[in-house]
Amino acid sequence: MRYKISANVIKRLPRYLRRLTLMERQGVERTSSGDLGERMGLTASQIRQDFNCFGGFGQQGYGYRVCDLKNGISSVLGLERTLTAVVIGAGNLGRALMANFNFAECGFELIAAFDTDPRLVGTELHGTKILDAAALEEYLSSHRVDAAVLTLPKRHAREAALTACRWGVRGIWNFTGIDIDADLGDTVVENVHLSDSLLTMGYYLRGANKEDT
Amino acid sequence: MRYKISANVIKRLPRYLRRLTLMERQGVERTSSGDLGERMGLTASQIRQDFNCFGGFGQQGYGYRVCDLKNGISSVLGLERTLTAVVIGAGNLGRALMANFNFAECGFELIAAFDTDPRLVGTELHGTKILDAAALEEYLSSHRVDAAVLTLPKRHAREAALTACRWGVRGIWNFTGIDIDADLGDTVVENVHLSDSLLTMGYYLRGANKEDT
DNA sequence: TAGATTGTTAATCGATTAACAATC
DNA sequence: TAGATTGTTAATCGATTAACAATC
Repeated sequence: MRYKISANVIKRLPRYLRRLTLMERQGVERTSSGDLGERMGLTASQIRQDFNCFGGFGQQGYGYRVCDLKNGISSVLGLERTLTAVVIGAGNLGRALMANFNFAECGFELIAAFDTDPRLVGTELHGTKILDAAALEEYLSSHRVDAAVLTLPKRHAREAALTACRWGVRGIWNFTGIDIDADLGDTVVENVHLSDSLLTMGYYLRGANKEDT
Repeated sequence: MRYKISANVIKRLPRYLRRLTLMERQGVERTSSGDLGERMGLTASQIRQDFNCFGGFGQQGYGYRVCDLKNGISSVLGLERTLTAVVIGAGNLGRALMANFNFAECGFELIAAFDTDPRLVGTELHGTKILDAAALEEYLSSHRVDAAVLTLPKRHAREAALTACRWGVRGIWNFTGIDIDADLGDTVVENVHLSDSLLTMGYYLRGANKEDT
């Protein structure tokens, strides 16, 4: 992290990783900025610029070994170090993430989930225990938790974020739909606003239809 | 849609809408680019530039009426016209969306869901019937469906997208984690890559920790 | 009217693209 | 060596910010 890398570049890294994983699975061993650019709809220039933020993963005259490039990007994203996460709110969405989302692939280990519903407390889903939300603070005080996944009702979101933050949680993956812009210090908040995504799609959809008429 | 509005601007619109809805609820009737900028962490200039892509919603010397501004942005996003959507894949994630996500607020009506699981077929969730996936094409041929929500397993994603597209669905809200870059013509694809979001957060998290040591 | 704040034009900044020398 | 393709510097393009005249 010599210079500050622009957020645009960072946001492209997961996409590179995804594409390279796919290529590796397809048996592609070697690529070039031109080839990769064509596959991903980016210019060769941009790809080389992006990679060179991290020192470059290629070889002049040859290109990039898919495997090395993938490892390089994984390493930039820090995937060799696993962080811990807990789910706060084991409703439909929380359980959907517990059951379907591959935390490990993103460098996280899901170590617990919390909910207030007595029917859920004590059960286990996909290897993760659901604990009583009342025991959250005690849990946070006795375990190192790097990130909290907020999948609880909106109205409790702020409070949960502050609590987590107070007990040393440094990352908040926020699915509640509200913007958490409280004074969380240097805690990293990643807001997942599904409605933004659908609204944006709607804009283009309606625009496209308009042109038809 | 005189000139092409940049995607950056469009992506900010839902956030404006969200904030204005909040302000309205808090009883704020009037705002200015300066005030709104402070609340949202944007410059007053950018806010005025953004709004003026659509002709401006304000009044010199006064500012903006929260209600008018909100309506203006709603209208730009086309929220007065409701589009129809179906969920394809009623697993955890599909059901989480059916139960918790406010489609109406985004200008969509969820008119059906599809799944292959016989235990689910015929049931109803939050007012939406879950139908047999085998009947999907027939349904699409006899109903106007504007958008398909893909919440089925990765391996069926491409096929489902192509089917939907073939029957006139113009928008794909894709939760499957693969990139749908097939030849879908002018169909709008909105990929929701949750892993991108978590990977990005992980990058900053690990970076932040590094600085500590 | 005077003050405020927009709408809009001009200046700056950053990100993307193009070009090319280095080198495998 | 000759060909290819990177790493990197320079040029271009677009987005953000600043400035200011218009006007409520």
